[in-house]
Amino acid sequence: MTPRGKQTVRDLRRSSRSTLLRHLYFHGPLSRQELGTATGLSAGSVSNVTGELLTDGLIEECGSVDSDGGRPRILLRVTPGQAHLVGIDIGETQVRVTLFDLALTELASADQPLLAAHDPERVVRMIAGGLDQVLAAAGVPAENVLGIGIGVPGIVEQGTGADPGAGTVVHGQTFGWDAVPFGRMLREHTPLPLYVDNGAKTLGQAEMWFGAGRGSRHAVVALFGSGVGACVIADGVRFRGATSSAGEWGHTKVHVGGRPCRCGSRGCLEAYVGAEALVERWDGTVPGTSEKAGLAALLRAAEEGRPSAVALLDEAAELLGASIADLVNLFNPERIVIGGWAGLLLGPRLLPAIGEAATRYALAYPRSRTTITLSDLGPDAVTLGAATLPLTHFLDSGGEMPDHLAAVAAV
Amino acid sequence: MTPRGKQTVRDLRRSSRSTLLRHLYFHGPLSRQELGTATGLSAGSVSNVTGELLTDGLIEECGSVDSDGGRPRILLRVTPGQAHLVGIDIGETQVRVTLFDLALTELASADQPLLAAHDPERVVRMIAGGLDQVLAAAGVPAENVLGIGIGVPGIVEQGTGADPGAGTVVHGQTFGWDAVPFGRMLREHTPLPLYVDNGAKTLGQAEMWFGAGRGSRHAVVALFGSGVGACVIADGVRFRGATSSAGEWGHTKVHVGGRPCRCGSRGCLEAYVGAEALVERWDGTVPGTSEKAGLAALLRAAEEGRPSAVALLDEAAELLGASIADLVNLFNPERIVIGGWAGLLLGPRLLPAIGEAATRYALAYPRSRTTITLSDLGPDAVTLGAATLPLTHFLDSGGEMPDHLAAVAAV
DNA sequence: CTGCTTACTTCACGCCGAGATTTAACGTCT
DNA sequence: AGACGTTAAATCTCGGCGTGAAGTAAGCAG
Repeated sequence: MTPRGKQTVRDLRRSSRSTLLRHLYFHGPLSRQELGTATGLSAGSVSNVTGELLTDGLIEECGSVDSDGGRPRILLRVTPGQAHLVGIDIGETQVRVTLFDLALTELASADQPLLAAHDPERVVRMIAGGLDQVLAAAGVPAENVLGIGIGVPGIVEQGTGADPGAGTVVHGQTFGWDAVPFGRMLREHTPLPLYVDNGAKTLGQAEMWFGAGRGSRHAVVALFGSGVGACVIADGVRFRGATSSAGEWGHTKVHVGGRPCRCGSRGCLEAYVGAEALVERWDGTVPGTSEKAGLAALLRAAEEGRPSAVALLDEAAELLGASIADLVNLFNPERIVIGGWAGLLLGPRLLPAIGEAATRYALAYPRSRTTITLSDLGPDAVTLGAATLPLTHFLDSGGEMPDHLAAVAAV
Repeated sequence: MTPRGKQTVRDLRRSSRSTLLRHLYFHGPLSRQELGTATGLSAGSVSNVTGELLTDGLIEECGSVDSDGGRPRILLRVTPGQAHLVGIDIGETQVRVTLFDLALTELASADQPLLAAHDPERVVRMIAGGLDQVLAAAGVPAENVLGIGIGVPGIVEQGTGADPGAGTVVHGQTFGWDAVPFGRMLREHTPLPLYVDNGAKTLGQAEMWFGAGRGSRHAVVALFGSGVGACVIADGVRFRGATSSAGEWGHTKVHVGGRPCRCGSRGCLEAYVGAEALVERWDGTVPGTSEKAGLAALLRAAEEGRPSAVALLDEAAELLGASIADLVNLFNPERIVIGGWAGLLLGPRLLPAIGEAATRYALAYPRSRTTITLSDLGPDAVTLGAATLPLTHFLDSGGEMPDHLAAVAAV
């Protein structure tokens, strides 16, 4: 059980670099002094390692603060422009490519509409085009990009070996992608490191880093859109399961044998409370309008007191609450964050009822240790979350620059 | 996110000791040679570390094998009698205390019946008595015991600080224990390290180490008894959640708003397929018979073709399959093991139907990567699993002996 | 300019694992 | 029997690590 790899003495340095870099990244500019007490490293080691990071250009000095009567502390921070990251969101209606600096400030963005056809080859070409576009717009050379994070709809099977990103295979049951060798197709267009994950999971990552999940180590980010998904964070890292498909909440059952779902099964949560299902079930649907407009109309009708709309939303809150209770019982999180465009739209109205239903359906003790909140991130969070994938790798490795320069030159 | 503690160069040695000890423990007697290639450590380091472990008495030489033409390899193994472990099962009807050696061979056991009254103070006294009894029977001094693992019914809140075991609080909703300071009460009777967890979880541990879960890193052990529970293993370690209560599968919903459950909620899986619920729902129940006899009678009736019994078991299989599908979707395990006394009893008959229902209700891709099997462990597995708790700690620490000798002397 | 405080740097030390070298413990061949 | 080859294990050297103490830098107050 739990075999741990061998460690050499050099791994210690990598661990120290990672610790300091990470701390500096998340807790703003800090002096070496503070860094030492916060991370537990001795002052000597901090000096040593920060010196290394400084000569590598990964961190830089930025001002100083007085220290009553003594030598002022020099503040250090991660150099924002030292490296860059690309985040890509492949949604139902568009492909969005965004370039960030290390501080995850958006530098350039490129949107391309995705109509009915989701042909993988076409999507890959759009990504390659968008990539060139944002790099050119910001004047950033490709070898300065640490990696490309991509959020895709569907289940992602991670690759293995030296270039795991290139081995990625995507199973997008509702997107029309069946075992698409997405990583291999992308690798033909770019030599940059690839990090692919499900779009709901990258949104969850963004929520954990910058949104309502900030500060918790055990959380579930519930994404409530056209379909329903979830991203589970356990002990600070995303829970992946054996084949990275953990957290497929939308197709858990609320009524075994109940309403048919687009996944082919029956009684799924998504078949009751997914935006598509809600709009379809509401008899006020006007053909030809979009899903978002339909859901907004449903909400308006409920606020005007139309009984059918009120009943539908009440039922949705009850089912969501019960299903969130399942998440509480199974994952025992500190926090549950409700996000996704439908969640943001209906959340303010439904949240109290959801919380009460969760209390009725969950076990008392874990429920008492969980708070349920709404997301506070905008719709661009998928690209942001996608960009955290290469960033996480960068911080974990202690600021190692991928050696794709040769590969770039070779293309 | 993911702060990792500082590491000194001495932690490397602990890591190496742990790696070698662990490998030796699980992969039988091995020569230093094989140990080196298997763990990736250099021959020099293996020699060095095993030398240390040998002088500590944690491992010993045991025979040798020829190496055609050269110096024979000396086999090493963990010294079974160097230390001992205690596993305790607090069940609905009895308290069982078992003493094991390091190889988890049973040395002595003490059972004490637990009738209607589950008074915590009484249970603690029974544990203390049983402990003295097994130690005396095997002639093992208390300071030779690495720790006491205890499986209790209910949700376990782990303590923190220097003596986490003593801070354990148990919330046993169905057992009549409400926030019982179990660790503190036990600490008054013994100075030995305490490791408390839910009984279903310790059973799951046993299943992972020695049962049907062996060899998988991502698994769910579903316990099917009077109630229903689960133990989730992610990446080789038990998934605990924020407050150690993750995996409370029995109270997830199969029909939101359905049958009332003893937990106070409605529509829980346990209210449909728990042994208590099944026996109660079957109209053939004879008052005064035990739950086990009742379930056996239900099974017999179904095998004789009684329609009401057949229908009840068919429905149970359908619901279990659907709920297992939820586990597949949410946790994405490699394997699902069905255990517990009711699972062992009904399993052979229900397993095919459960598997088919799971296939109907789960997403295709994760379901295709999961196998569903029956447990192959006996009823004493809870104590065995409980004993793995201190053992895990021992192996993780690289074979560190707890310094409770002074404490033993002081009592 | 002198002391004083505080932040940072340098350096000796003990310890680590890797890898090369040496020693140990066997078979086999002459 | 004794030399030799072969393989396992022990020993040794080496570069590298973090610690903690000693030393240096940079401000302030008098």
